[in-house]
Amino acid sequence: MAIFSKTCEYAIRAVFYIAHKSAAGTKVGIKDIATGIDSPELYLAKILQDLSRKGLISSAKGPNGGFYINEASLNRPISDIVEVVDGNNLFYGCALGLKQCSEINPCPLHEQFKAIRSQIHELLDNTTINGFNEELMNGLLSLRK
Amino acid sequence: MAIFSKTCEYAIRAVFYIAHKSAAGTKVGIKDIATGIDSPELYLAKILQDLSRKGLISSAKGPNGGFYINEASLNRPISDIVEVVDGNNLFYGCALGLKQCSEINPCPLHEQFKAIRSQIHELLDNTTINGFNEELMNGLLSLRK
DNA sequence: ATAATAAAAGACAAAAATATCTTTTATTAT
DNA sequence: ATAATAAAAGATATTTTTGTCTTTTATTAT
Repeated sequence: MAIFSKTCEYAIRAVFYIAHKSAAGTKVGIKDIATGIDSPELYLAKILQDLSRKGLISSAKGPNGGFYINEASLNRPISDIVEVVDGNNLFYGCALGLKQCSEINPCPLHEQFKAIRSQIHELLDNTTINGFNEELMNGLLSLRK
Repeated sequence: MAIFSKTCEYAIRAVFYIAHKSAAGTKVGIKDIATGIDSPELYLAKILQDLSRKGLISSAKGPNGGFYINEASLNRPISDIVEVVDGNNLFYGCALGLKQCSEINPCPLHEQFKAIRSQIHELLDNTTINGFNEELMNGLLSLRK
């Protein structure tokens, strides 16, 4: 098991890619993105449609169209992407999948995972979409392979 | 997305349940376990067959048979269950699903998740199967709902 | 207005995860 | 030996996730 669903992995990588291009002021087409992050084009299209509907990214149809991210969204945390795609189970769900698990009715791993979960949440909350851009800019980071 | 697959959630809960019974010296049948942890009986049977083949738990056929855990296995870490069922991706895999992600070729979240991953690994490595038994014994912990 | 471009939308397909059903094998008690 | 018990094994079914194909809508440039 991975931390994120495949859909979410694509989503984050795509948003990073779009953000990278948006920082340079250009819109970017789905083909370009799919190639840039090595994902299935038409599946990614669905994902981006969803992110677009939810207001995380923007898009424009027609010639010179494509996906882009405005200044405000660039400063949103990565946790927003995760929540939209994978929900908040990673942040709040019981590690053993118990619906009633809580402080009062804890599962055997409740205390231990409380710490882990809050750290993941904090990390994703404190990392903004453009937070990594400088490094990505310098070609020091990878979004493919 | 949850941290563990559903299969792994069932596996951990079942092993805890068996351990709890084994501490009292009794074998426990699949029906009992399935009821005890609220999981689909026949699916759980498959999972336990697997854990048994891998040597994490033991089983005996026939009357008075059932599943149990020996002393040695009781002291194994929970990470062993996770590795058997979900593999080691949670401990070593890239958060963004990139195969080539590494110290030399890091994904944008590499550094941040390195810390998280090692904490999860450490936690599961340092928690033994019977580590929680006392609390479970006192009915302070839940494996259902 | 028309043609070209590019995303949106809807339907469909394949693969993986989860769940169930049936038959077989091993063990125990009678 | 036989019947009863309980897990193992194999086959099948369902659901969810991932991926693809086709048609439609919006925008731009000519």
